Amino acid sequence: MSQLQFEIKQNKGFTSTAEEALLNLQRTADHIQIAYTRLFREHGITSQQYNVLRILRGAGEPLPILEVGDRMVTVVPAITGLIDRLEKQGLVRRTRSEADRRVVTVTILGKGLSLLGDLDKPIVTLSKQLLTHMEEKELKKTIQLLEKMRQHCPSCQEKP
Amino acid sequence: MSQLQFEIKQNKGFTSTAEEALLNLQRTADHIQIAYTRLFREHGITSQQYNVLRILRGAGEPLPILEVGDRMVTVVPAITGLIDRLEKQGLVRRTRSEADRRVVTVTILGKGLSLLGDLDKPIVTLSKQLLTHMEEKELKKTIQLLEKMRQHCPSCQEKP
DNA sequence: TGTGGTTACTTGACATATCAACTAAACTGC
DNA sequence: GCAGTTTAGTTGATATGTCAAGTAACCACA
Repeated sequence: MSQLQFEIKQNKGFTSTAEEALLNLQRTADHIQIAYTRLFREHGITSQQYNVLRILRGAGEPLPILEVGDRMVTVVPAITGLIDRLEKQGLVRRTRSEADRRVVTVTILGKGLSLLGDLDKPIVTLSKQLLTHMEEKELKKTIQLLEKMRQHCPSCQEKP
Repeated sequence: MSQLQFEIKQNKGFTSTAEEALLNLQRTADHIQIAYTRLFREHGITSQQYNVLRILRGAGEPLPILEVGDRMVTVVPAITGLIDRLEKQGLVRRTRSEADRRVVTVTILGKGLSLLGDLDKPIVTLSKQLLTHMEEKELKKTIQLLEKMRQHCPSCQEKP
């Protein structure tokens, strides 16, 4: 019996399908997250650190710290510490902007890029492995439903 | 443009549908989590503290600390601190078991139960509100797909 | 030009997650 | 009945999340 089924039984059922869907979502995300966390740990970084590096590589240019924060679910003060640790590992570099001295830009360094390179294949492998038992059509349906789910989310108010 | 669509564009597309599905899952779960976190904070507890309280209420009896841990995604050492804080707030009580003095059981107290009671309606309201735009049929489909997703998850090896 | 508001971070306090290592109690085998 | 193992839980170090408050630089306007 799965953990979730166990809880359902224990809680004498959900009060609504909505609640069941949300709990399921949370559980699934947690389990998937665990798998990725393990992979990243083997390479000496955490999921969040990976996210930052990937955003920087994707951008193709140094980004201001707040820009990085905007592209993550993470709150601003957390970014500061995240960048601190990446810097300490020699994966990125902080630079005070000349044009606006309030702005601090972050540049991904060679060591960071090569770490990401090492992870590219394992990431794809893991993603596929986690979902080998799902058909392409099911995955597309899932994506569509998840996107719809996010539509009315109060914490998803887009910035102007 | 949503944050996710932005990233897709930035990353020049996903390498696979699997990866896209997993990233979507993570994002959606994060956003939903934020909504719940806000609600819980208004009542002075965190999501994890709520989970513990709910497990205790669901069980209907005091549970050993490891039992609580088993029913959460949380790792054992984290439970210790979690219970510490709940105890400090007077919501639960620790008791050393007589039968086996290694075991520490946790009992939910009146204050904990009444806090949960206060949250019951708001929780249902929020769950429904987050998903008002989804049809019952879509929610059921989502649940089914998420359950299937978890089936081959390496971190979901059931305990014997 | 100088004063007040905004912006971009940073810092500090605290909750939580992780792993590794530790303690204490119970069990197991000889 | 004692040594070795297992089990239950705690502790400590580090990473990250939260909010509130602080700092430094820029901007707008009298």
